[in-house]
Amino acid sequence: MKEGPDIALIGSLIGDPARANMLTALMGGQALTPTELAAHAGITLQTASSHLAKLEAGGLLTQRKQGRHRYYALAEDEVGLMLESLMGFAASRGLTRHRPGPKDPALRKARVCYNHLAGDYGVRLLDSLIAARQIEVTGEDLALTDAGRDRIEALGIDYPALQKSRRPICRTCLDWSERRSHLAGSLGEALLRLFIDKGWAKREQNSRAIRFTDRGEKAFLELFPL
Amino acid sequence: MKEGPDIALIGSLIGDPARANMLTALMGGQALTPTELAAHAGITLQTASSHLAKLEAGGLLTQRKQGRHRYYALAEDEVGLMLESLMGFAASRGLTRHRPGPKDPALRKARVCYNHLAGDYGVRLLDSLIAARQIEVTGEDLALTDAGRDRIEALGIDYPALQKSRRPICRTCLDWSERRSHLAGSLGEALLRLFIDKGWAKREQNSRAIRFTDRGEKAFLELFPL
DNA sequence: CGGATGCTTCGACTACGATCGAAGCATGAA
DNA sequence: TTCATGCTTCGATCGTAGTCGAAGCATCCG
Repeated sequence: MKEGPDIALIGSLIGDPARANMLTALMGGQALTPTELAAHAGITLQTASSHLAKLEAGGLLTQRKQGRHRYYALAEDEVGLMLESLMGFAASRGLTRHRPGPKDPALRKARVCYNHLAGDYGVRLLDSLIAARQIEVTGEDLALTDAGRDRIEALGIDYPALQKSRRPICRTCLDWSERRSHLAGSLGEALLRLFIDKGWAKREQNSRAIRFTDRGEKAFLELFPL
Repeated sequence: MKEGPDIALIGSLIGDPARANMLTALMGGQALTPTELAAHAGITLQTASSHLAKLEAGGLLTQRKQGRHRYYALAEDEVGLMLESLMGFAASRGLTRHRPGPKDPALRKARVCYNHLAGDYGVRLLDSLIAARQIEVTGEDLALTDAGRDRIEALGIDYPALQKSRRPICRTCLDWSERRSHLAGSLGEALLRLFIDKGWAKREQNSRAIRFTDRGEKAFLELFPL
């Protein structure tokens, strides 16, 4: 009857509080088991299982069996982008579930957005790469320049491997705290993994916050000046 | 309990089919009355009234009383951006409510996105302005250059008036058909109005499609080359 | 002042979906 | 094999939210 895509289905999937909690938890980027997700949402395992089946059918999640565990994760980058967009609007309406606590500043400084770095540091990363002409901007699209390729290979990132994947290498993602873009895509993912592998930064348990070590923070700020 | 903004409330507002239909209708950019919106959603006036109250309370809509009519419209640009993001994902999942009909190509070519031009022509507009260095890109942010200001004033747009509004003048909006950015913000709105005022383009009734006249199409393509 | 139109509020009905206990499957460990 | 763990399926219950008819306000017109 009406034109355009069916947003009601997606909306209703996100609209249930239990499911929204699970999706928020998965924005942390790690794949989680039904048991863990049930705890996040505050429901029993049976209920969680039913929700997860719906989210998977709706294309928001994928699952991977591993032994007797089942790991659920966001299906694609685009799901993360969409959720951040919703969060941005909800935050602008002042619709936060918790009173801003001590963790809030840490979240604004650096957090994980599905699989890449977000927050103040995430925005700085992209801005710095653009300023150094290692990433080029055309409208919404980002492209790695030749200089950019040399740069990330020097950092120890396997560029051919990035190219192989079907996903875009560079991609913008709107930040709900900064209201600016940060770097997503397979490069964004690879860079975050690099920071963690080098011991510069750590994920906090049960939170999206990323904590930089003193050494890591210094190295990051030097490598990506404004 | 959980960190981050509350997306469930927003999701549940969008999640009801009747409300989703009304929001989709309002993406056409025109303010509509409860009676019209009820027709779009296929429900009675009483039900529509209740839905509209909820959408307004949730910050998605604003209303303006005018005589004995009440006009509802999307509350801010950001609502439109968020909805387009949802539509983009829904479309990528193949979740379209209608089988792609004859109107579909027209929608992809040029349509209104809340209050600005979207589709192929919308993307071309932004690309052309960027190529002519009349708009500058930094990350997600767009800025009008001096050359750009001269250009739009030459077109007959009142630049000081744009400046006065609190909204950003330039802004990107992700296009669900093109998967690229087009120009939103008060300038995007002013340009669409300009095209319509000049008689170059017309909104189609009960649709988001924009139909360019032959003369208007020629003028548009000349003014904004790739 | 009626009378008509546009919309909201109230109340009652209904249906759908979230929830959980219990039982059923699968996988891995002993 | 037997037991334990992790998860799904089934079935029943319960709330809540969408729906509409009827009545109540507000605004405009003649």
